[in-house]
Amino acid sequence: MPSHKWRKRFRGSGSRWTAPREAILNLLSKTSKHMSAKEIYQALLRIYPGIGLTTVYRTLDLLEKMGFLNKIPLGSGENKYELITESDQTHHHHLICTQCGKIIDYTDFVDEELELIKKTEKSLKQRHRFQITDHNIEFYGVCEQCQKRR
Amino acid sequence: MPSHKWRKRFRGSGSRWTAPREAILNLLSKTSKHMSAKEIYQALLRIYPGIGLTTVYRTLDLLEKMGFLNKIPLGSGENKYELITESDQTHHHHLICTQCGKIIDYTDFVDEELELIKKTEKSLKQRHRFQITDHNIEFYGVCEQCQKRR
DNA sequence: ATATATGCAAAGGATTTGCACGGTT
DNA sequence: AACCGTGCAAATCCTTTGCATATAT
Repeated sequence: MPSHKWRKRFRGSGSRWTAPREAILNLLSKTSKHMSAKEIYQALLRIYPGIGLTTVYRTLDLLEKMGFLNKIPLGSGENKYELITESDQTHHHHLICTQCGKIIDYTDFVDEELELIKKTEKSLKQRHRFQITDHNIEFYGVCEQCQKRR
Repeated sequence: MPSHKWRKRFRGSGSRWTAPREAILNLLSKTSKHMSAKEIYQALLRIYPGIGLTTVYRTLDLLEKMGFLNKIPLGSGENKYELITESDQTHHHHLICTQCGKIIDYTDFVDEELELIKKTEKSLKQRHRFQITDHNIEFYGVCEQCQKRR
């Protein structure tokens, strides 16, 4: 939670430890939700008046490049972001509601999934000569609340 | 290939069988590539001068809702589309190059994947009370050509 | 002191919408 | 005839860029 951890990783990276960056990291580490740039911006306005949406975008880009964040493209052209926590041995996949856009992480059964993924990555590398760097596994559906709303 | 198949599925759907729709379906069934709306529009201009980009978007939306197409969101805010062929027992997943945006379908090893997916869907439904409708499995990496370009 | 970050306003790119006209049923 | 589809232009939405100022190192 305290920002010392992040701060350290900024040292020597060429990038500077600034107030907006700290604010964004703190916010994301508190919410544990997936937020869009605009949502982050609006939430931040309360605790950090005067912050610019531009800064939010630039910070998110930076944090993604530094490996602190994952960017999740929704079909709508909007992106959501999630923090990669240090304890993120708990790799997870996504469950996305097509009605309200809510994203749920799940970690159940990922062991089985991960095993298969490793296998798949290896053979994709051989067959298609791709240098695999990452993967994205998502399930789409309608969440409980949206089901009730019908 | 011939459009009779599509045409049939339009009957009684409330939607009409028109020239632009036929052109788009024909194009997509020929290319077998994943194309963006703009790419489709530009390719179509040659054989169908006067077609509007708006129509392409609206047709793609319609075709997606009718279940003919899959929409694949790239991280960039751009979407690509792929036809779902009748013989699409050959369900496939994606291999996406992060350098050039190229998308490769693969069908190898999907049997194993599908088995796991079924299992996963079932338990996600139970645990999170999601009504699962679809999934998306993608691997990211650098394709052979882009590796050489470095 | 010097390079990097910030905020604003403007630009950009993809997609959507309003509206009058044209084509299918 | 009635309704749906089309094309154009304008509008939206999310994101990026240019530039002068402020800030971190």
